[in-house]
Amino acid sequence: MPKVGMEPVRRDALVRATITEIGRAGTLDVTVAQIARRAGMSSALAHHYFGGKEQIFLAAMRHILTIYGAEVRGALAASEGPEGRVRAVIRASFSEGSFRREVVSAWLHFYVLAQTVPEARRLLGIYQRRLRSNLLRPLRTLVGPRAEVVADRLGAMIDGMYLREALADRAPDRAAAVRIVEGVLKGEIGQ
Amino acid sequence: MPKVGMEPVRRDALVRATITEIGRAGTLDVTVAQIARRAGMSSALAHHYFGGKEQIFLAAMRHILTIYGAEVRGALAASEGPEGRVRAVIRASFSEGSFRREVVSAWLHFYVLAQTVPEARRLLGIYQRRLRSNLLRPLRTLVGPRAEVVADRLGAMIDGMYLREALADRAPDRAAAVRIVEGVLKGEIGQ
DNA sequence: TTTTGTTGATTGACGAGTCAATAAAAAATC
DNA sequence: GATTTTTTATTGACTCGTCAATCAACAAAA
Repeated sequence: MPKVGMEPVRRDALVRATITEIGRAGTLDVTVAQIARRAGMSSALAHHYFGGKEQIFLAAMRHILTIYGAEVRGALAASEGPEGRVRAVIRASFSEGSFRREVVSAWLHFYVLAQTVPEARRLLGIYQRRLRSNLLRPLRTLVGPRAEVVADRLGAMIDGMYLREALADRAPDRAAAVRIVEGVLKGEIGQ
Repeated sequence: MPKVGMEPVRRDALVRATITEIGRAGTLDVTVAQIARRAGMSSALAHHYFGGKEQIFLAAMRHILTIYGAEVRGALAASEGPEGRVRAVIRASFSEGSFRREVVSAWLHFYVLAQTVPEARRLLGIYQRRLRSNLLRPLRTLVGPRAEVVADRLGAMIDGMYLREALADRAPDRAAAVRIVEGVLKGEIGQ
């Protein structure tokens, strides 16, 4: 019973299914058929809409980065003062939408994807630069010339927390993660 | 021209070739044939000695963990005082043997492997616990009850530096990495 | 003659991508 | 308003390539 205007619905379903399946399987070796089945359609349709497996992966990656970006923007808008801005970025990084088992798993796999697929690398590069500058701006007024080093430190810590979470058996602990990273910030801005 | 006593030689060559190939290809999707060719033998022989692809990967992982462990032990033995111990662990983590492009790439892929292969997860778990206790012991005398948090912080930072390195285009900068992490330590032990 | 080393050829499975065919909505034509 | 035509949605079946794993066979040392 073909209804018109299915394209965006299907694309969206496939993107979500991709993230779920990567998280569930713990591999990039999920088949297009698996993803399509979870999204409730045939693999042929998945190919029809996306052209190929790689493009499905890239779309899923863009989706995750978009959500993360939106959360950061939202948190920044609701924040005040330089310290508030930095804390906003940190908290957004461990927010409900991004710091979830499957999403963390997908992140890990996107890092792997970025090793071989230029577009994936580009996307990840954009994310890293944005994170960096989001931290850098408020940090400059907080710690002056040391801003660069501190931004690197905080950035690496956030990435590290994600990596550790990818291997943990328990569910992600947002509060603990924020506490750990904010502790470093406190140390850097002198109490 | 079969010579006797080849087994250890072949196994070693395969392990090295595995790390090289994973780093070169940027994927766990390296074929047994590729690895075997780089190690100078047929794929059949690789299967003969290791039994299967997964076991080759695990052997490569054990090799990397062994080297890392040895470097940490060596650095610890040559260190003095609690602060010296912590710095020794940090420096060993970014030492020449471990903080190299292909090895970093292999680490990333082992994290992925650990998502699905129990033995890989076990090995990575051992590494994480060892790193933690290596940091914890000297930290207890340095920062007392805060040792746990600080150890988590340093551990996450080290992992994070690795993750970032996996995506960098330039060659790993050991000195810079050490500087970044040691900065946190300084902050924690109060100058 | 038994053990150890070694490989080319083969098998069997699996999976990405293609294609032809079907069906229903929408648009165009009368 | 009733047609034909075109566009959009959808899939089952198929092709083609790849790759892990096996095996039979050969070679040299013990």
